[in-house]
Amino acid sequence: MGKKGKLDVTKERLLNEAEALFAQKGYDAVTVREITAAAGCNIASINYHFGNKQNLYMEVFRSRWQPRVRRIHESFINSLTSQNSSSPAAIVQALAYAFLEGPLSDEERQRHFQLIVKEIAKPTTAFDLMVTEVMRPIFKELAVMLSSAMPDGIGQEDLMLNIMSIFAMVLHFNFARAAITRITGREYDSAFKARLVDHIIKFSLEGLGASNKGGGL
Amino acid sequence: MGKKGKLDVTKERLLNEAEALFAQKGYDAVTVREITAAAGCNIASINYHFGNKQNLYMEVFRSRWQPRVRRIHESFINSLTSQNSSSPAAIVQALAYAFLEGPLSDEERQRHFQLIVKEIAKPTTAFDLMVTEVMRPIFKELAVMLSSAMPDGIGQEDLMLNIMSIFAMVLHFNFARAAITRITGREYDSAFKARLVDHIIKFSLEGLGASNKGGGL
DNA sequence: GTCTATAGCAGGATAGAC
DNA sequence: GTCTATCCTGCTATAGAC
Repeated sequence: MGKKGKLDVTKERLLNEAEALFAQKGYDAVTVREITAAAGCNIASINYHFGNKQNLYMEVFRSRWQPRVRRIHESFINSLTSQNSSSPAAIVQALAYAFLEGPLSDEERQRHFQLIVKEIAKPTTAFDLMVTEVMRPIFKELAVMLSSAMPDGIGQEDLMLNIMSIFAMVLHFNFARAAITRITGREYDSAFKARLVDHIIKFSLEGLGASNKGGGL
Repeated sequence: MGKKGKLDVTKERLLNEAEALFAQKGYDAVTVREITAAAGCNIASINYHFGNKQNLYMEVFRSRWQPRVRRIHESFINSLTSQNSSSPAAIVQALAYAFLEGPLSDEERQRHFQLIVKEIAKPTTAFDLMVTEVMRPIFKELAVMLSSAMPDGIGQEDLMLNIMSIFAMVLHFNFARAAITRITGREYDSAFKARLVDHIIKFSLEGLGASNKGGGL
């Protein structure tokens, strides 16, 4: 809206820096002074361009976060149609890949999930947008995809819990990086990330895969 | 330390209210004014009893959070020895039960996990305590317990990833309550909680359990 | 559209009476 | 040990010059 010229670069820089800082430290912990300093412009600019800090935060979700979800979703659909299978294995594989490797740079992905986790932990107005525009539709879609391939008697709710569990792992392995690094002692590099994708696929399809072995004490 | 008399009730009340508020809203969002008002005492009392707000936060972890971890762990060990099995099924069952039903009241559990999640999302000095005193030892213990019952060739790291995935679900189903309620439309009552325990056990042991079915598109 | 300067307020921490 | 009153800092938001 309005004229899009050279004049909007400040606005764009503000959105970029704001997103990085909000993702990193959370809404309350970030000050407008910090954001404007990072963007190399003046304190008043946030008020001029967005009205106030709250609106800037929402605009980060609309102009940065939401388009990124669409890119992830497209990547998921593409990688699924390029395989010629709608087996659970194929679906989980495409899903884990889209979310953990997919179209996002590592930095983008980290931001993306930090924003999600912070909204889940302490919902604000952006939470509504997250649930109605993203989670609910994607979970519904996955339920439809999976239901035909699941054991026959499975209910909608069981299906939904399965989907949420996969999502839980994807989310966890993205947001608990610090803890995971501290516990495993491994760097969060691309080799480890590839390993995580494999693990999520394997665990989602067969869990511990030891149900037939374990013995009595 | 020091004299334990009627005089420490204020201190205890401060710790209780501080924990509830920190868990709910996070460290930054809570003000000492809020805490002292909830505890029904004066603003200066936090400074008097704990020195400053930071120390109060750490003391919440030491005097409330850490003992609660011990109770959960004891409950886990007890329920495991009362079954006469160290099969993965028994271990996962005892684990899911200890964390989702176990010795904690629903309110306590919610607080407990909110504190964990907030530390994982934005580590402070309490994060060290969490990793070294709790996560690392429990994960190690679980790795030892499980390794004998797992498929023979499994490496330490695979084992650790499996354990972290179970932990991821337990954590997720505790902290994402708002999102889960919004998506499933179900109240987070004890019936639903029991269902979640069953689900976590089932999913941990066999994943989607559909690896043999799904067909080509 | 961008800046400086400042109003107006809320935060943590402290001094000192009781 | 608890209180009131207050200091000082740092925040958002705004007014007004350029």
